[in-house]
Amino acid sequence: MAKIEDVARHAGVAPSTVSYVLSGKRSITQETRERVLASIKALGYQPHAGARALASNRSNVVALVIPLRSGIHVPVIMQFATSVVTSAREHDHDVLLLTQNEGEAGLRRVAGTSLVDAMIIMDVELHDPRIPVLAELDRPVVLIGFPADTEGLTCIDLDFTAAGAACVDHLAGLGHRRIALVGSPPEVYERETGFATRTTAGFTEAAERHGVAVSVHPCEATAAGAQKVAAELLADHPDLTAVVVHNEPVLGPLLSAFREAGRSIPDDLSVVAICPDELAEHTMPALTSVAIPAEEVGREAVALLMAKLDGQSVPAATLLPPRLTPRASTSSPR
Amino acid sequence: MAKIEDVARHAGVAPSTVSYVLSGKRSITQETRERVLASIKALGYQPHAGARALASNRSNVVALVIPLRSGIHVPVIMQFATSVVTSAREHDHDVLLLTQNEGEAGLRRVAGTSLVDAMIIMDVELHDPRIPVLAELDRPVVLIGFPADTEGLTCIDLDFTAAGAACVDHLAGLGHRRIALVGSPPEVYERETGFATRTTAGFTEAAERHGVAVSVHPCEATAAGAQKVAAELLADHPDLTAVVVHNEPVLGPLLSAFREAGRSIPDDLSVVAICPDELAEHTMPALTSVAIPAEEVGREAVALLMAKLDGQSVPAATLLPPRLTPRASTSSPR
DNA sequence: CCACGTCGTCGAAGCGATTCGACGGACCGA
DNA sequence: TCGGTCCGTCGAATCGCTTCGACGACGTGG
Repeated sequence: MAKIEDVARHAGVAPSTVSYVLSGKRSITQETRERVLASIKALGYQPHAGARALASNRSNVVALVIPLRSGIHVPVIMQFATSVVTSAREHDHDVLLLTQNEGEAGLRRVAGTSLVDAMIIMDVELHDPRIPVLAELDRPVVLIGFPADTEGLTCIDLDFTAAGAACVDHLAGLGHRRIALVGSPPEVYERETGFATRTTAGFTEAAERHGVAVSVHPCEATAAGAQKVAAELLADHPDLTAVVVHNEPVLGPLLSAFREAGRSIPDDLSVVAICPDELAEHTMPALTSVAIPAEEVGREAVALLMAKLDGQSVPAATLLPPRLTPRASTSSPR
Repeated sequence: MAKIEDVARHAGVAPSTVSYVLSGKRSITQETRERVLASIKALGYQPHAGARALASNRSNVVALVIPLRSGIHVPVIMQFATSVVTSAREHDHDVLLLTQNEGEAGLRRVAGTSLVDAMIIMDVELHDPRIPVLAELDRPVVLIGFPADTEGLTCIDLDFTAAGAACVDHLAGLGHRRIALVGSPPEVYERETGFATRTTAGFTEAAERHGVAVSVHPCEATAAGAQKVAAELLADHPDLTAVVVHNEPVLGPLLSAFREAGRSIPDDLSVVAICPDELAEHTMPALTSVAIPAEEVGREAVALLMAKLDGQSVPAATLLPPRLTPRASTSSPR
């Protein structure tokens, strides 16, 4: 493996000059630069990451903490993750993957050993035990999701409050007078995961504003759970004409259940989903939906993190506005 | 941040002694060891990852390359990934996440800069362009999946050939005489991804052995795709009594389609899935299935990698035997 | 009782980059 | 022409750890 000294000798310059060519931190004559770059290519030189980290006090690695718990839709997490990795690479950084189960100790470890320069944390709860730890770590952090107290933190997420409201706005606008929300499994609410709570809040608030009757139904992420909730819904609320679903895995089973109960969509029942566009497009019928912009959230999270690493100050809260796309699953009630 | 020198001073020993306490590479009297450990705790010492990597020529990080392509079931990938991370941590290693789209250059980079000591590569194709690169990298690698030529490589995966055969064995044993295989989307076959090809091979071979009539049907991973294949199946093969499904996303839609076509499961049609147990248990009815042991594959892959890092020689191919669990979706034909 | 091997510890030499201060030459204005 | 800047490059120190050889002390066998 070629080292910087080899490159320097090959190009007839000092090692420090090579370093400056690479980092651009001092000006170098074009001619020298070209000579050095040629030597680098000729020798196939690649700087040693550890040596670089030691000398510069920067590893160019960020940690990504992913959840591995029940009740959260896995494909969305994956979209976040790949978006984060891709964006990080564009900023010349790599991504170290941590799972929730290493918990706070894991955060301490990767920060304490200088393995990573900064971190992105997904699936934040309202009262997340990791938050106090972040302060002592003294490294830039971006949270995907919102805890109860965002003091001194940087958070980003879809504006779920607005998303919940947008669904109701759309349905109320079509003339619906009773709407149900089918939400995440109960454990998600018990954990006080922000997104579930916020969707409900926006949903309820908008309903009041429109004078529409609503009900909220947590739902297990299984076919059986979907059938149970569907039956419940139809039995308890004969005047129900629209449903908002914020629970990806039950989307399919729920639609089947409605169909089997003889309700056709959208003629007898309108359905709006909060889910990735991809999913909404692939069901039958295609669903009117508020998109979960996982790719964008990941990209923005990285951008925020890089800004913080550069010492810039960034907004404490970034809420991405919801985007509702009307498709075949909603219409005015008959 | 405390350094090793601080610990040494605090404990009244040489820095090298602290290092040996931590690494266990030389014997240390119990008393000294305890004193050093106490100092480490007192100062909250954590070794600097970069310095360690530089001096020892080991980063204690492994790369995990995940696919981000269409046609592969995301939750399974996620299970692999978390299993790899968890297992790696048990071996005192961290995991750097790479995506397919950095391709061979990414492999060169992380190996060339000594960012990682070794790598795990998922979703290997029969003729994978990354394979030639691995040789020049000169770092331990474990592949999840099998390429055409495994010369000099270490590969691990579920034995999909045996899995395909196991499904047929089970169904033929129940008395079925015509069985269809609903497989991955066409693009997966076109890429020559090993698992799809091998399942088909095992399926066909076993069918011949049992003298059972078969057909194979690639299927888009959408509800529409499922409906199309279901219709095709029922129309073209009136004598069909059993289906093997190796395509997670269409499982639900396919069952719905059969039901809507008036076929009840398992009375009119037996169904065997090749999918994670979790999924098979949550459908209605619960599906007889061959499990995809993602957790085990991940764990074993890490174990193999660690063995290679220790200089041990390991088997070139590890095929995990399939495990078929009978559930409510299969019975003898009427 | 001596020679020798073993055990536990120390000191110093790296590992391969970055970065800071210094320095010589070119260029500028007075 | 001379002093002062600025620019491009160099050399050396430094980052924090591991590891190798050396070196007493101690136990053992002859």
